[in-house]
Amino acid sequence: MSQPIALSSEVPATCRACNVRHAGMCAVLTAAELATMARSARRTQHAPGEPLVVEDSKLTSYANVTDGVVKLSRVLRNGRQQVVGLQFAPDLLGRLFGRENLVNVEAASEVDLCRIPKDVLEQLVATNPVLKQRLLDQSLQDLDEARDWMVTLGRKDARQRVASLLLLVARRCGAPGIDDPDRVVFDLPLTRSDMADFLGLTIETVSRQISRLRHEGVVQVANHRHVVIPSLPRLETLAG
Amino acid sequence: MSQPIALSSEVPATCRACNVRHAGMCAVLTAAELATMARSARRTQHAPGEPLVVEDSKLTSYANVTDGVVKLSRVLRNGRQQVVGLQFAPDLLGRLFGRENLVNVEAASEVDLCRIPKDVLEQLVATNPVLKQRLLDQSLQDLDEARDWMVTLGRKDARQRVASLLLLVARRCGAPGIDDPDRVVFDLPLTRSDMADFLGLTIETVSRQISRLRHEGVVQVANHRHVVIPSLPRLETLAG
DNA sequence: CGACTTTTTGAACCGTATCAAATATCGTGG
DNA sequence: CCACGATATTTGATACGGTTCAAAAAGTCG
Repeated sequence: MSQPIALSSEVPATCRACNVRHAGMCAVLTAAELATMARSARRTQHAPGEPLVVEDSKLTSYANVTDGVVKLSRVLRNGRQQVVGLQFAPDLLGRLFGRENLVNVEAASEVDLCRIPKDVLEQLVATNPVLKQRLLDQSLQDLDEARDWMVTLGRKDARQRVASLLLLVARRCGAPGIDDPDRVVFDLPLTRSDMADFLGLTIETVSRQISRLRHEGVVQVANHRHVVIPSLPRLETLAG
Repeated sequence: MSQPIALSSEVPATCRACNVRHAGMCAVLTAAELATMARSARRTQHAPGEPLVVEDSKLTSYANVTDGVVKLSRVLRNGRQQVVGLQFAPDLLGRLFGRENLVNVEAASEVDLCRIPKDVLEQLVATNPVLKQRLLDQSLQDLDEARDWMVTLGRKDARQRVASLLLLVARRCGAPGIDDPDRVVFDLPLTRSDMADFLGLTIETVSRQISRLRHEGVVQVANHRHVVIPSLPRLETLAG
């Protein structure tokens, strides 16, 4: 589950800690800082549903999501769950400052992380303002996304919500067609249950709306997971 | 609407720029920085409904909310509105970094601001890491609040939503009873329409739920605005 | 192939939206 | 201070979208 990282001589844009080309923290570190980071960073893999926060609800390490999708959620006393955020690669995961983590963090799909212990990162942040800026940017992006989703939850009907989610995933995970950039293909990293919990709907309603979009030719679905969007603009229109 | 600020010799915890005791930016500034800030800060007052962002959707100044409530909202293409955030005194308003402002900002109630031009603030932030931290903290708080509200919008029914909003306002604006700290009194800084737009409901549903809570003795309401919560814990239970 | 899980589909019910009208409140001027 | 009109809020009747409960179909894994 966790392995030390060997320092390697990759091209600068590739994270030396996790050997993956990503737009996370590593891009803004000096060579010396990268070396420090590589010494303490750990690359971990996680299966769908696996909780990513150990030490009872206290995130002791910060992480780059290098592959897959991470699900942030809260549960109500009555047991109902609401997904409050999705982090796609190459998002940053965790929070250095402020109150403790109030959300459940778990892998939605197969997930690869490049973790760095909190204290090491705090050290780096203290001396590297650009890195701190990068963390601030991530929290601002998270805030924008949360507010976008408030609009979806508050003012869109079931059809628009499902379209909005497909659009979100298409933009983050989708591969545009070579000849037709409006055509996008991807595998859903979420179960119907996850989708419902993100959309504030039931799985039945999610399923019905996907069926409806399928009958209308807005999406094609194989094996419940493999999705083709023939026309992204059409989906955008439907998303409200 | 805007007046220069005279430098005064207040106690340290009182903002020299706006002469108001608040937990905004001023608490973390040095004497020299406070002087700089006082030179360029402006205190402004605004009537309910007044837009607070000039220069077409570009917030050119950062501000402390020193009194009142500011409403952040987005509008859908179909004209429906969703309130995505409320800023109460002494919250900070605006964003220095990241993409441009994507939200409408307007006074919900009578609002007093202590504004500081963006470039002056950027100057201060560059030399004062504690101030930058304060800004980061605010955005993390905003993120937490947005995610709280996603749970409300996604998984609570109308009654719980209205109770949640009353609770939110009670906590930020309420005066607890001297002999009974569970008893809270406040004036609603929002119209029914604002409430509906924040809760993802219609004004009719909001009104009905408030009536219901009133009949049940959970709240007392006078003049549609003046609210008494006899038992905050009871309201907390109802909020889900 | 067969057991299990996930997803889809169906029918009835319920909560909220919608449309409509009555009532309360506020601001303004007599 | 009261009367008046404008606006905000409350209340009522009906319709619709999404939930709930139930069962069938599709997909997954041993």
